[in-house]
Amino acid sequence: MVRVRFAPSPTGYLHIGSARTFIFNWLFARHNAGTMILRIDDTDVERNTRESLDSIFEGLAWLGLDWDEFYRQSERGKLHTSLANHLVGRGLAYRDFAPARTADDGAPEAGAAGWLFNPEMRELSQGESDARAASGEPFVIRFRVPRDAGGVVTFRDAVYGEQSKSTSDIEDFALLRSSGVPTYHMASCADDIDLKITHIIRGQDHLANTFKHVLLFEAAGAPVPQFAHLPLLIAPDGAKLSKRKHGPVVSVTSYRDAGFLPEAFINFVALLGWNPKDDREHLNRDELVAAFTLAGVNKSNAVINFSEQEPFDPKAVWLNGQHIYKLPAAQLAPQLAPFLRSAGLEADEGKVLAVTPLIQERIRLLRDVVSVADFFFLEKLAPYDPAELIPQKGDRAMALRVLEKAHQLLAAVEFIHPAIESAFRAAAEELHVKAGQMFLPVRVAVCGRKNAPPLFETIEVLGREVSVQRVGEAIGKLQGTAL
RNA sequence: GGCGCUAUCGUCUAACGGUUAGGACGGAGCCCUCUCAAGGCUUAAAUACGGGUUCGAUUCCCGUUAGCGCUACCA
Repeated sequence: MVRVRFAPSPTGYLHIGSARTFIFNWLFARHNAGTMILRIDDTDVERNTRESLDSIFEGLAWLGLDWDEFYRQSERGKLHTSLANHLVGRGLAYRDFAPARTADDGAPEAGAAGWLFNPEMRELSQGESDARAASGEPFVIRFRVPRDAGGVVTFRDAVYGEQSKSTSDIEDFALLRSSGVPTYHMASCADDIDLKITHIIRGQDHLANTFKHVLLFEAAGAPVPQFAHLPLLIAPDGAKLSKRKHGPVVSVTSYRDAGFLPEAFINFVALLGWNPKDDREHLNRDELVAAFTLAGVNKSNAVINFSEQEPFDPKAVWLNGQHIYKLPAAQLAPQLAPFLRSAGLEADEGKVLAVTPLIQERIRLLRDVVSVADFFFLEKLAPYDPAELIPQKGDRAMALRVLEKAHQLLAAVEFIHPAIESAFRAAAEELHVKAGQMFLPVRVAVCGRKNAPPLFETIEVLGREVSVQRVGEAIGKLQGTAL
């Protein structure tokens, strides 16, 4: 039975890299009919925030990804400390009474002599250790890394293969802080053991920590889970993604706010560091679940390609356009409406549904609906230059002739788009203008711009009254200007 | 500094010793077309460098270089 967990620490917003880790775990769990666990790793009380927790829930809710079990590490402290104390009791960990050594206050450089552990503390007699603890002297509990000559820790990573590291390169890491609060390593392993996690799928930044974890699992007498480390997501400059440096692209909510479809986002992110081994790029959620295996995960970091001009990876945007295009209009329309409304447009449900098929293949982000379809919802068209009404190789007189003819037709014709179109094509012939010369002035009159959805469907949706009125206004504009 | 990991078009990636090094996004061009899209076709664009091993290396080994990660009483 597969049991996997996503274990974010609530310090910040839901990062795209974290979201990807969740997605990979989730896909793996669902593919294997296993259990997905969400565990909040909040042992570092000082850095946790409520907002951050909320943003994790918010992001996952948007993605529509679920989990089967939920835990909060801070509520499981007893489990962690008791395992730490158990290890002390068995001589596998020890109390260290030395003052904290941090990088800035003179800790020995990693690799330098005396870096791995403080022999004085490591070899303290049981009696003295107990006495000093009893006297209230503060201490941290450190793992006693085996120091046999030639000792090596090994494990097999599902992505990176056989891994090994000499124990002489592993320090006696802390398990419990002097405050008694467990460290990440302790809490994480104790929980992984207790929750019977079978596969640990996480960022590659934990690869080097894994040797410590293997040691801890073994010391606790627990089976060592399978590991799969994921290549990291990085910025175009090669740096890791940070909100301060790279802006909103790193936050999941900004994808939502720009109008990505959750399924498209998942599709895009799944393809970063994983591929289905065939040429498919567009995969829906079920297809991803069916195709996902750890064997398809690759080893090198993936760049999310964005810039000031293009705030989102062009491939993500393209993929989103594909997902939008494939979505039934009835499902898309309700997702479009909020973007229209927040732009101050009155987005009547029925009208949005009627407009949707006309713009579906013209938008790549949901928010594009505003710039593409605003004129459907505007009472009064935004002002445009009357010169726009003049067709190619035509002049003001031609525009006027065309518009006047259109004005008559629109008032009389049967108001369905094939009928409108054939009437217009016949009129073009009658007026001795090309179809394009006939259509352009009308398009501008009705949409207020040269680039728009197909003319006749647009007119049909707009309705007779509005269309006639707008063409009339265009005639007025043209007459009122000398061009 | 020490330890670990990685290295194919600009970007995401395929090719588990033998391919004209494939696909996708983006770029360029053409076609389709009432504009814009969408779609179709064509095209430019990559194996970091140097040594091995091999009849034959993108692929295996070593070194160099570069990037990333870990090296806390952060996670």
